[in-house]
Amino acid sequence: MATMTAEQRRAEAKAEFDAYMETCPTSRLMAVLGNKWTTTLLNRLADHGTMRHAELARSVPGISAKMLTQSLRALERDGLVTRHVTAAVPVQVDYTLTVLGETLIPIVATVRAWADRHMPDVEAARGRYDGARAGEAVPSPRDR
Amino acid sequence: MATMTAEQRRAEAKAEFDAYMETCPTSRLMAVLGNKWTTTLLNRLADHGTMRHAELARSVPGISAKMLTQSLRALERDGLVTRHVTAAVPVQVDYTLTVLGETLIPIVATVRAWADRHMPDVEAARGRYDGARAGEAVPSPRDR
DNA sequence: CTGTATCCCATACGATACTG
DNA sequence: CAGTATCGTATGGGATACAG
Repeated sequence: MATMTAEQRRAEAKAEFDAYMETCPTSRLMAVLGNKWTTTLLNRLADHGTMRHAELARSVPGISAKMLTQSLRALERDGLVTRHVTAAVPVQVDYTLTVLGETLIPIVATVRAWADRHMPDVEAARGRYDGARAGEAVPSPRDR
Repeated sequence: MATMTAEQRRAEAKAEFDAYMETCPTSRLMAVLGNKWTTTLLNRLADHGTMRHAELARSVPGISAKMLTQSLRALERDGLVTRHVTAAVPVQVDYTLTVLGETLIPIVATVRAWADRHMPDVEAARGRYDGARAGEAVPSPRDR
């Protein structure tokens, strides 16, 4: 059908892209860690060990119930956390890092260390870039 | 006005979120690295040193001209790469990592090392999870 | 060669409301 | 308590065409 053309085009493009991305584990990992709450959740679990749903919710300000569940599901699917249900009057669900998940913690810690040290520089660069583009003087104190 | 309510709600929510995210450099960094082409471009520049626009385009299969420019602009804004224009008959634009950008390379390398070693495990976990949910028996490590 | 402008789709994220 | 369902918006990302 003629209506297939556009969709087909997109399918091809996606296939082409995936063919490349398939060979790039780094990108695939970043797609996981790049999600808004992933690193935060991993860090909380690393710090507190096993945690309940509500406990995590309290521990991570701003996260919605939906995103909490969704993010944890994704991590479970990726084999990074386990989900344990305890049948009780109020159901109790515990989340824990898997051994695989634990191996990821030092990596996140490394990233965190760089972020703590250098993100201010990045923010400053953004300010300079945006300020300069906004027509404001402030050309460039120190770049490169 | 009544029409402000929804928009105002969202503004508050965003403010609340930003207030938290502002305190979390790691999340902000991940938002950068999580973009589809960021790590790939950083790696290419780290490997080849200064590169031209077209050179990068050839070096990164599947990237569109738009995303190449857009990604590089973002990196420039963040102070991670410099953009140097050489006025000539066909304009020539070179991109290079800044010193700040170079400090990020070891971090990316660390991430890459984990990804190379453990992403297959993640993929396997996904296969198991999806296979089990699909109603197919095959709860075992070998499906297909 | 390098970059911009449009258009459009897919998805991430959030608010709200509702089940076991 | 934990989770699902539905809805809505914002943004990332790609195709195409055009311009300096």
